[in-house]
Amino acid sequence: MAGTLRDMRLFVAAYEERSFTAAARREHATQSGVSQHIRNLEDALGVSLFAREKGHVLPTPAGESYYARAVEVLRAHEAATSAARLHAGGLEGKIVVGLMPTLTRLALAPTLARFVQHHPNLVVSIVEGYSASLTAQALAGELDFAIVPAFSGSPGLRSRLFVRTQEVLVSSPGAPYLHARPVRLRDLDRLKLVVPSPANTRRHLIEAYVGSNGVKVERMIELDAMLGTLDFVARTEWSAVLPAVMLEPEETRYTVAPIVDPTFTLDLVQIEPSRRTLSSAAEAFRTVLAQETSRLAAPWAALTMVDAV
Amino acid sequence: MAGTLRDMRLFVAAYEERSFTAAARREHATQSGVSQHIRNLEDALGVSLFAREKGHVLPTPAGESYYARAVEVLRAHEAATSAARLHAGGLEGKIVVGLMPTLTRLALAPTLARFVQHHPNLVVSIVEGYSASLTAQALAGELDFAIVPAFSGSPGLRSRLFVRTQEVLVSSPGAPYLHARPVRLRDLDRLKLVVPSPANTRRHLIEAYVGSNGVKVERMIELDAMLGTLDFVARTEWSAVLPAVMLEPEETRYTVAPIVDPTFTLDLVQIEPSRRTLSSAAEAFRTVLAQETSRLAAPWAALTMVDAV
DNA sequence: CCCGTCGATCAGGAAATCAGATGCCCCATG
DNA sequence: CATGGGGCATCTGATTTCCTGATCGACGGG
Repeated sequence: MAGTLRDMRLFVAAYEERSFTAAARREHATQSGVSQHIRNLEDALGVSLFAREKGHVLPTPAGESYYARAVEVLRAHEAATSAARLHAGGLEGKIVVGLMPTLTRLALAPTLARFVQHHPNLVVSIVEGYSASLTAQALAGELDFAIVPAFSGSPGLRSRLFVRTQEVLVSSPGAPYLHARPVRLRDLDRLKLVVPSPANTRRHLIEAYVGSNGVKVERMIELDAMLGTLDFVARTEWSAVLPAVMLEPEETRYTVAPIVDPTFTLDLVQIEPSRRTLSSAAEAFRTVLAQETSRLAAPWAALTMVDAV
Repeated sequence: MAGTLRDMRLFVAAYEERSFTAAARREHATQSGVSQHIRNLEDALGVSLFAREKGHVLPTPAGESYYARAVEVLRAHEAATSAARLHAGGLEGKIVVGLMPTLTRLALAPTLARFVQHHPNLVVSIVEGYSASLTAQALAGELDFAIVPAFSGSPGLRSRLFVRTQEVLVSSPGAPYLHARPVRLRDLDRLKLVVPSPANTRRHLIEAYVGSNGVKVERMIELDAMLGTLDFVARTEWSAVLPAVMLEPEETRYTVAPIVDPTFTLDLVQIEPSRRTLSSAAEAFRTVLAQETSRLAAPWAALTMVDAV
């Protein structure tokens, strides 16, 4: 194919300057080099591009025509270069992170927004799932890490505390307790609870709390769909026990109250394949996610300092 | 600056094939070469473009972004190349030709049309003028050649017959003779003639013909503007003696008749600086111009075979 | 467990690139 | 008319780049 980018740059300079010597000055080359490059172009194209006249050169019709397109090429090349450079600066590679709906509902968006801005060339893949499937995928080495509720541990997985958050009771706006004020579950009669299936770690934590604190539960239904659970409690007299980081104090569709006396907290842990060490990209993502999650957890934790009603 | 065209071609191939090896096959290179070129790009851009995975490579976000622009660059480069190649094939350089209005009125357009099509990279410059100025410019070496009425010759100029054409009498449609039939000037009374100034060779030729053939001229005015002359005779009872190649038999604004008994012809000669040899480009132009001029002259010459009225 | 594939890297030779010197042409100047 | 200078082409040698073939390590399929 005809013409390298350097050929074209020198040609464009010569066209605009109407002089090989001036073009050489402008492009930090020598007159000889310009002459050679333009001869290359002319040979490759089979057309002369300049008429060599006294004291200057004059573009031929072919030169005029080629110039118009050559500047396009150079422009496009600069655009390509700077577009790619926009992605420079951050970490590179790919991370795959497993998250529960608990974290994807609110914490994920601001985390991703900040993270991809700082690491534009890093491919981030989020796998949403419940504790059971995330644990399995982490064991299979398909995830850099995952965030799940604290559990007894598993060989092949390393775990460390990620964030501790309140459990809150979520009901429709007409619920018999106050929004954003601590609530004692045993004070509530005829509690109808939506709970996850036994495959989910949190089901056991909820049953343990209920059983050991004299909470009177009238009915339970199992629902492993987080969006469905939220919609269901918003429209009925059913309630759910959910991690606080899923909800903002400003929610209007729900009555949300941190569960106290005793305080019911959930420890979220980070798990990763123990044979691997966390990549620095995954480490960076974990840090941002932890910041955003803690930010969401903080107001609810503060509310437990207030007296229950 | 970052990235040569070859870098980009190999990158694009690798992007599309998702494989360095396949890209090398497609671009007639080696796997090693592709690897090196893409490393070059990545170093120059400061960004990794591919994530190297098992059995294939996967573009990073930067790779995706760069690809979109890189294909633009390659497209633009191909467009530039083929645009320039359109100008290949014919002669190159520049010719400057001096022509009288006699030839520019009808013969020039078809000549140029044919000529520039066959010689797209040749710059053609036409200088319009009357015999005096064209001769001067030819002598000064400013013209490759010029076409002028035959004259006595001048040192420094070489001349050869170009085309012989009829002189015709041109009047308004109401003239007292028939269009496209031979006319005898001495049969016409009260001829009012528009003639060129004495600086123009044809003035002498006309006066010589008129004087030696008993033509009765009532009045003469000098007009060195050819367009003005045509318009003037179309609107008045004045007439002009003009070379036939300026007029087509289908003219409707004029009554045009070849002058016979004796036949009045004009020899157009080609003059060129005698110190130079005619460039092949000029030679080619002369040939096309002669063809077109002869084509215009032919029907008028044929008419002189018919009896005068 | 071996073999085939893929990408990275290295080393050597081929090719392109560059810079300086020189020649030529033309113009301006005196 | 001689001369000097500017501009381009061309030659040449040195440097750099480019390409290829070989080899290595990693991984996956049979």
